[in-house]
Amino acid sequence: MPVSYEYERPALTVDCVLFGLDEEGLKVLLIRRGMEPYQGKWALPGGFVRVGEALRNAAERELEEEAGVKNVFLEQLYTFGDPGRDPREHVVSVAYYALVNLEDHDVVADTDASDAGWFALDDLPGLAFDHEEILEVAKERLKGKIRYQPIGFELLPELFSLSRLQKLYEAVLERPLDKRNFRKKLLKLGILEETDEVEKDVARRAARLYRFDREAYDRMVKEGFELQL
Amino acid sequence: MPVSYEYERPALTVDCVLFGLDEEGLKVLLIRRGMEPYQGKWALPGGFVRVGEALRNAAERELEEEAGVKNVFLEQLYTFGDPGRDPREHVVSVAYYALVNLEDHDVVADTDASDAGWFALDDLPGLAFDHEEILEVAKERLKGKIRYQPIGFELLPELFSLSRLQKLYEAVLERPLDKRNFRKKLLKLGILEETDEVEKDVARRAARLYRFDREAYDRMVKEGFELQL
DNA sequence: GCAAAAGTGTTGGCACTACACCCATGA
DNA sequence: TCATGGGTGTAGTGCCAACACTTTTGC
Repeated sequence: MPVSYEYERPALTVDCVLFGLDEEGLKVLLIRRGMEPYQGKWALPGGFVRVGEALRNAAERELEEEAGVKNVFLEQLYTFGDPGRDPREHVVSVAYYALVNLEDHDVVADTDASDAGWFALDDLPGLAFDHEEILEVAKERLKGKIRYQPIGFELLPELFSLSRLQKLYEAVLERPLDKRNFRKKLLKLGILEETDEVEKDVARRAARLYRFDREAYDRMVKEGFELQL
Repeated sequence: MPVSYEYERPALTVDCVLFGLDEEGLKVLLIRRGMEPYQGKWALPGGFVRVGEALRNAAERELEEEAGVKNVFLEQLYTFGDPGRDPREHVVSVAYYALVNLEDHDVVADTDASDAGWFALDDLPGLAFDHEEILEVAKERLKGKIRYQPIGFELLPELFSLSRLQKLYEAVLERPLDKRNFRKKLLKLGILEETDEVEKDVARRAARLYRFDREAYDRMVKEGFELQL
């Protein structure tokens, strides 16, 4: 591996796919670009990696600056580096995806609302750069991951009903699930804590609320237990 | 995302974890470093990404230059970017892993042998940079991937016995498997083609040889079939 | 009383695990 | 004839999918 201080380098950015869940379903946060290229188009939040900055930190920084979120589940997704993906020059982007629960956090409250927005996954505008591809990869990752790691809870408020959880799984997996089988399976895992709370202000029978039992999950992981959701 | 031509950039490299299989088991290819830092230490093959070069191409180029292999299974692994991982400066490395069948290819035949070598995974020298961490991630990926994609065949010669295949799975998964169950399961998948060939020059009953049926596999994938090895 | 979603069990089939012996071959 | 690995079947268990009705509540 020769030293190559003398050579030109590709630029390096991070881009973040931030997923959120509201009553309508799964959403992704997009930012409207204020400058060329793709001025006025929607794009994933992201920006340049600074020298001396860890990639994860760069992603966290961009999420905070552009989306106003902190301390969310964040994981590296894939690195996109085709020379033509940015018309200006060769820009390599390390993509991350993040999950946020939209009911407990005020996301994008401190940002100019006209510049950022939540979009349903099945009703997206055209995106800048190769961001549609990045989003597709993120959706696939989420689909695969949710089946063997309890990341879905990152998208839900602290207390949630089993129906809510099921709708989330159905949104991520893009297929319907059987209610009875879903409930049996999730309850048997032993990572849900039943509470005494029920839904409020609903015009029907109120559903019992549950809480994700992180300690039980950590214990299972430590004992080498393999989850299968 | 502001333009930042004026800012300094981290350097960008690719590193490749090249796995191979021989009679003794799973091996990884390492290169002895000829210069500082870590001069004389073993490291993963890799090098700088050129401006205008796709990441995958850079990985393929390094594999060819340093290991003498072409046209192998190659997949992006993860991107490592901690500022301290290279003592010289901030170097971000996109890691790939690759699989090669050591019996049908002459790997590293055209390279100075003293500078490259295959090492058993359980008997490794200390590695330069954070390459031990990269290798660990690669092993984990292989372990996860081999269970639902037939990548194991990339490591085997065209014709192989079921025992050989089983030993490969055991090496990757790092646990013993039951012979009868393994054979039943793999044969039932319908992606193995039985041949009339048998092993040669063995001092025991010769095993029947099989061939990976890529077409059958592609057909299954197209029909949305989900493999579980 | 009606609309709307909550909640609840059983069955049949399939897949997985565990397990031990005979066979074919070459030396 | 012996050593070596090749090759084979069954039984028990648990998991999964399929499937429909009653309950609660607010309006």
